Amino acid sequence: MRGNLNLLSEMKGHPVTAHRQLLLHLIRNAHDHIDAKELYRRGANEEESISLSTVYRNLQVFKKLGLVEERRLGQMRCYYEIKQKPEHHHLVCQRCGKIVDFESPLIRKLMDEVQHQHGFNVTKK
Amino acid sequence: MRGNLNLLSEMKGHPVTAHRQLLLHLIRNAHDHIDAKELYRRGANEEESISLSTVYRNLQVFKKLGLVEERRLGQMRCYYEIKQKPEHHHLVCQRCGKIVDFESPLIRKLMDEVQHQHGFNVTKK
DNA sequence: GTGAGAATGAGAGGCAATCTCAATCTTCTT
DNA sequence: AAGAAGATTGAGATTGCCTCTCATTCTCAC
Repeated sequence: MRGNLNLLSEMKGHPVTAHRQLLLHLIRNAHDHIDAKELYRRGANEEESISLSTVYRNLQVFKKLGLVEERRLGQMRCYYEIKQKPEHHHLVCQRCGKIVDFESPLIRKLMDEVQHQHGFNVTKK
Repeated sequence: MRGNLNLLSEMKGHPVTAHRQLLLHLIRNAHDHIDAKELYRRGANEEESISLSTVYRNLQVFKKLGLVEERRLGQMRCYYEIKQKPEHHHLVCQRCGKIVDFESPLIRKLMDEVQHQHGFNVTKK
């Protein structure tokens, strides 16, 4: 069972459907990043069938609720991961597509610097 | 006239066609970044007509030859700019799409750090 | 349980970018 | 300067990722 007691409060008023539970379960149990197509593939393996529209729609909802982080890695595709504490970034191999996480205090420093100098509020990348 | 005497050597064996001259001229005279569609639009205003295929194909060629830099800014689209000396990066406004260039020695520092720690050769972003 | 309002599936649609292939152009060789 | 080999081009089809539409189904406050 993948019932999640906190989910109702996390969904902040949005109905808690079986599909949403399944999707969030799949994202949480994907240890690395996962894209929409793969999520759809894995969802189709479960008892409930699921449509690609539902996958995309709910990724947007999760994103808006701050449950999930969207990353545009590689060429076109977006990858999704659970929003977790440690701020980190990604290295993407141009040849094999391998994705490696990394973190560095320099990122924070750079963001602060840039925000001050240009009046932007940096939210991505 | 936009004839460029160096172009032949810059093209390193690839035929120098009127379209390539036109495209490179347009990119060089676009002061900021420019995307394929806009390049196509501007190309259509010149004496020669030009197809979207040609724009995309030649952007790939220019990129490979190191004449032009490809940047994925904003959501989907790629933007192109002449490869020029000062290394810089971009801020993209999520609301209005405005693009601001910036530079910082911290970027270099970060790249060095990351390359050392993970054995990657950082080429983008 | 009922009803208002939200989510879902299937397929159409949108958009950036790539591919196909016959016709045309560049450049190298005489 | 002409010919030939090989690359480029245009137009439209195609792919890939993602969003939209709308009739049907589900969720949850009452």
